[in-house]
Amino acid sequence: MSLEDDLLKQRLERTREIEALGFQPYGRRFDYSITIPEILERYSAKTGEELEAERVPLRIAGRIATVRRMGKAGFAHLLQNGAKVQVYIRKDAVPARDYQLYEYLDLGDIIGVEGYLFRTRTGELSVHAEKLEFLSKTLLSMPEKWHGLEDIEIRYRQRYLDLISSPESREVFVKRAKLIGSLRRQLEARGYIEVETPMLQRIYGGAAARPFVTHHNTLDIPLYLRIAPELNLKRLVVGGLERVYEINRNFRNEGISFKHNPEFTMLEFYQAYADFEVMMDLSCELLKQAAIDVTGSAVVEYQGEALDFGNIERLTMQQAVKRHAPGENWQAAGMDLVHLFEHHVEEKLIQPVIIYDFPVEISPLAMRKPSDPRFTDRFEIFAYRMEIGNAFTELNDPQEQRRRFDMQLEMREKGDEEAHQMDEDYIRALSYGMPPAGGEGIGVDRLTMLLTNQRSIRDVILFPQLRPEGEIGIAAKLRELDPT
RNA sequence: GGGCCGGUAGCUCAGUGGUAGAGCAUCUGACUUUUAAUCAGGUGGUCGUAGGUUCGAUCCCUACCCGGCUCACCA
Repeated sequence: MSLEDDLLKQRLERTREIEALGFQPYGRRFDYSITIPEILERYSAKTGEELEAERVPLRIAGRIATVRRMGKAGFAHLLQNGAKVQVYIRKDAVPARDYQLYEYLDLGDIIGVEGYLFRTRTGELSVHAEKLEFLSKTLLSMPEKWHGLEDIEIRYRQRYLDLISSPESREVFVKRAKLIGSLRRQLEARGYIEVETPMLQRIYGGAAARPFVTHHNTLDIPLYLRIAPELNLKRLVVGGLERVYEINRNFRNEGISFKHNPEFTMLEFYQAYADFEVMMDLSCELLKQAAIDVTGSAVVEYQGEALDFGNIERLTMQQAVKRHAPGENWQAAGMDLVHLFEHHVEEKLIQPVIIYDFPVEISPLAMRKPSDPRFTDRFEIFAYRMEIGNAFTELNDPQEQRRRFDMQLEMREKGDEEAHQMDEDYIRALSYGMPPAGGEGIGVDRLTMLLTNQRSIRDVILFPQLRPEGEIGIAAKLRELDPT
């Protein structure tokens, strides 16, 4: 028998022993009086004498992170919401049954403790236990306490272990939630309303990408997972929802890399009667405030660089080529300019920067520049070589939109799988008249990377897409050890 | 998909063409304020998988699987 099987067997056995003591091996409800982070917040400054005088009673719950047993007394650290507090259990201070329970505990078990606060001889704020409650059993071993979980693959596949053993990882996802909260708050404050549009679409559009295909049984039709919500959001602008936004998943059936996950979170927002310059100003405000809300500063440390989200420069694509690709023909247009930009400029864009005036060839949904029809009123935001935002003055002329779709269809016939499909329903919507509007998309995962100093998009997505892991086998082991 | 690096005990990692190692965890014993608790003793391994070379392979070779980085594609 392997060690792991042996441990599993031991712990199942121990579960029964705990039950025999009169505890429920899997408890139900435990009303704690304070959380562990709150304990640290409120009592860290108190001296041992003050605590002794007050004798603060409390009930806490958490997962056992460490145990130190010394015969007739011992210590444990309880972990709750990323914070730990020490518990002191002595044989003559708790019921005999509870002390026996303490001796049965394994690292990773979840318990409740009733007691009072004190400081140990070495000064550590601790809970002097008077009563223990058993709440949940771990059957498998926790990651090693000193090094934590180092195996990147396990961190992604079993994120719960990562969250338990790595406070830094937990913090990334707390910050991600703060970022999304910040974006919502800022948009709401400007009169935007949040909407949800279909993920399952008959025609995919709003971006250049290959889709995932699925099938609806009752309707017996193929459906695509959306590659962008863009066209639906603009239908809503036609309908008079003048300021709308959506924060949700897009799906693109393409490569996976440190900055690409097949499903990713996009913020898209549309504002009627605005144009791309209004969106530029808005972007700068949103990004600056988001950086402050998440990190406390508009200047953010990323991979050794200080990225300043409070001061975003604006360059046309041609100006960017002129600056970063000297010797190249910066006055180029069309695909030539795009290639110059992609091959020479993008890699040099470290500081957050707005690049505007994109060639019409790659901008089928953006309005042309009145002064130069080779270009569109479109910009993208770059930071640390990554595109994090994309915005433009929305094309609202149905005739022109039809021509753009026709242009995309030609590209598709020449083999461009990512060229836009014809979306007649969208053209019909535009034919009812869409107010002029500015629209923008911001990649929430990438922005999270930048604001949390993470190198890989997998580190800011709780369950990144991985290849299947193969046989796990725990069900068979449990089946074999099931006494019933 | 191409290139490079990695996969050894539950975890973190050493290591060698000739009987597979450490620390933590686990088990037994001692210990009523410890701090990676300590001390003594024990258990635990298809060395990623499958072939090949060899008297002998965890080690060398080939293919494959999984992961990371990178290039291509993309946001």
